[in-house]
Amino acid sequence: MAARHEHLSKREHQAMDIVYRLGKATAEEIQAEMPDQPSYSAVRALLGVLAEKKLLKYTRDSRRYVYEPAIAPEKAADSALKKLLRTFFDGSPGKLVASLLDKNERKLSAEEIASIRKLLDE
Amino acid sequence: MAARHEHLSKREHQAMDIVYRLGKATAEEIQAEMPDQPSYSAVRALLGVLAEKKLLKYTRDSRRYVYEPAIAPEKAADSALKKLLRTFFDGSPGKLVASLLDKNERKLSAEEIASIRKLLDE
DNA sequence: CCTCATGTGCAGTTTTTTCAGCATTTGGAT
DNA sequence: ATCCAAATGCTGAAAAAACTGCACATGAGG
Repeated sequence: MAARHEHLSKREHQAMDIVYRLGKATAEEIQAEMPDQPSYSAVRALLGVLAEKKLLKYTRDSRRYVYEPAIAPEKAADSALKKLLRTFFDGSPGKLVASLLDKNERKLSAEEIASIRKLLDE
Repeated sequence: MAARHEHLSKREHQAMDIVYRLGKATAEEIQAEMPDQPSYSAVRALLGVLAEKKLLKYTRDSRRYVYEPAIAPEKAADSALKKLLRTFFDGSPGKLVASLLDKNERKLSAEEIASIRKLLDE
């Protein structure tokens, strides 16, 4: 069981979000995505800490490191989803979906709606 | 406009989550909900900062303060939802719902499913 | 093989966060 | 009206986070 509720600092959280979003990334790419872009060194230091905490793993691509999440994205996503559910939706998936549909009504493509319907049928 | 992307510290984030979850709460209740429960003083200091940042508002209930989110829960929820969507689901509400249904299959009541269906119809 | 741009390792500093203790105020009970 | 428990306001200090700069290593290209 990996870090249960390992509490990430602000920057650590940002970095993890970026890596999850990109799938994998170099320090340079991560820096580029960060708000209030800190120095390259700062980013590398941050990544070092995260690697030490076993939240990121890295491989060398010739000369540089490429970082990836050490925890499967699905798992992380599920965990984040649960937290959101608890915090804002009283633990009710229904309420969450309602909010999702409500706020994104116009943006939801017919396809998406269809696929959700299909999922409901199962 | 209210705090745009006001970056919260670890503790601040915890406190806000708790207040959103409870709707409103006293310092004591918040302290009780916190992981690695800090001292009462620490919690009050934290709440003071959050109030100053206009993220929490408070009213007196006789002798003590009761804190509430200064930003409507729906708004905060929507914002958090969007972030989650971007980070883990490629921005696709469909994928999110899929994950939700997948992981919570057993927990979704017939009622909830029905209400979601209804929402889809609109 | 040499050089040069690019990335890494480290060590120290500054800033932010987190915390605790105490004097003071407040509201309710006797 | 007075007393007491409970809550607040404040101040200062410890701990954690965030950042920077530079010396060194490394791989690509000439």
